[in-house]
Parts: sequence; structure tokens; C-alpha cells
Amino acid sequence: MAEKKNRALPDGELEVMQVLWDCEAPVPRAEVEARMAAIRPLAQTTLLTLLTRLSEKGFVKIEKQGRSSVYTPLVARADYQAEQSRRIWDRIFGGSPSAFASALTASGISREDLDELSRLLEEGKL
Amino acid sequence: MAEKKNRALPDGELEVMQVLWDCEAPVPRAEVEARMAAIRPLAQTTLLTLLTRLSEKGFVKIEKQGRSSVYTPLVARADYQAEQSRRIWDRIFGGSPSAFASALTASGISREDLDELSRLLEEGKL
DNA sequence: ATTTTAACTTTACAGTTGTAGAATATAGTT
DNA sequence: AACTATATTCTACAACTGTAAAGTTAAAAT
Repeated sequence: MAEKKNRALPDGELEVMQVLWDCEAPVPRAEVEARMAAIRPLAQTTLLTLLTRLSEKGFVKIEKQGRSSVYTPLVARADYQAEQSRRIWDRIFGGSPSAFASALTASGISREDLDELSRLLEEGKL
Repeated sequence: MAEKKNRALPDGELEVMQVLWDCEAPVPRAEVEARMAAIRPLAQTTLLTLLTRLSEKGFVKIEKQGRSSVYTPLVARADYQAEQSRRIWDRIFGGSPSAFASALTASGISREDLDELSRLLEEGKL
């Protein structure tokens, strides 16, 4: 069967994915560029390098659209988030709910957000 | 002021830290080695390299104890976990409690663990 | 005192990541 | 057709990571 790496994306590539996920696919290069510029200014070629690497990893499909290219995520944001949640749960917290709860409580995340998280988790049970 | 990197540790180094955190400090090299061997076999020198790198990063203090060395974590597990929780919350979930809750629910983590997490988060409010 | 051995330090090397200049191709202009 | 923007691909390079062999040192044994 094919490879299933499941590795976490490096920071730069993840930022680009977040931008793509925020847009309507396929996303024109100009839009990726504009949105990234607002977050973290990068040389144009740097951005293109990141997109190429994402495509090599199978995270993005690149298509030529006349002059420029358009980009389509091949991995859904929710899938990536679920995979990474599991990874973190195991590697950082050793599968301990209490360690996780303590960390979240001490992380500086607002009480409201934590309450909502708790509520949504409970709710998900239904 | 001094530097505050706050970066995530690479996988290998994190594994070593987990072992150190599981032990009574200071931890003799033989014990680190024995415990690591049980988890993921590594050449002895590889382990030493990881410990050296951790010390360069300020995560571990190395002291000579006669022939061999003993290792003491300089960063508490709970602190590291809290820092990383925040990092993940921001970078992966964009600060969205609902995205986080969905991801956890879809991650394959058991319903019992999720319930406990939810309960502990709620409880932490007190 | 010499040899052996246990333990640490150096060096090594390939693959990844951050970052971007140089080169190339292509479309639009004059 | 020649020139000039424009967009993409190549090349580059240092820092970081995974992994470990080679080298050095110091203690233990003979």
C-alpha cells in the first residue's frame, strides 16, 4: 500500500495550509500571496517553495491556470487537525487526560474558551 | 532579557525528556538508557547526542558523577505541556474551541478519555 | 605500569526546513 | 519581432534533526 507518513507539517507549510483552508478552492496564487502577506511577509519565491513542498508531500494539488497557478488542498483541515490531536495526545501527554486538562488550564487559554471546549466535548457524546 | 524560544522539541529529544520526567532526578545515564531501550532502541552515542542537544537548549543539566553522568530536567513537564498546548491551540486550531473539540472527537481517543478530559476541564473552573 | 573497558565527545552525513536570489519561460507591449 | 513584465522553477545555503561511527579519556583489572 501507499505511504502514510502522518507527520506534522513544519510551521511555514502549516501557515500556508491554513490560508488555503480559509479560501474557496481552487485558490489563485495571488490570493494566497495577499493573505500570507497580511500574516507573515515572505519573498514571493519563498511562498512558491512552500507550495511546491506541500504538493510534493501530497497536501496540495497545483494546477496551471493560464499564466499563473491555482492551489487545492488535498488534505482536509479537519482531518489534519484530528491526526495531529492524536499525535499530541500520545506524544506530549502520554494519553493522560488529566495531564492534558491541567496543561490547557495553565496554558493561558481563556476560561470561556475552556468552558466551551468542555461543553462541546460533552455534547459530542450525543 | 534572555531568549525565550518556546519551540517544540523534535521527536527524539521529546522522547528522552519524557523518560527523564518519569524518573527521580538526577537520573543516571544507565537508567535513561535502560528506559529508552524499552521504548525505542538507539545506539548509545545517539542517546548521548540527544542529551547533549537538550542540554545546549537548556532543557537538561548534565553533571559528571565520577565515571558517568547524571541528568536533571531544567524544564518541568507541566510547563512544557502548557506551553505546547497554547502553541497547538493557536497554530493548529486557530483558537477555535469547536475545531479543537471536533478534532479530539474524531481523533480516535476513547470516549471515556474524552469524557474525563471534559470533566476535568469543567472541574478546573473551581 | 600496561591493557582493557566503560563512558563521554567529535566528527559525519543525509534529509528537512526557512529563506530567497538566479535563471527560465511566457504572455503582453510597442 | 524585440522588449518587458510576470510567474514559475532551480539552485543555494545555513540551521536543525536523526542517527551513529570514530576518537579520546579515564577508571579498572591484571
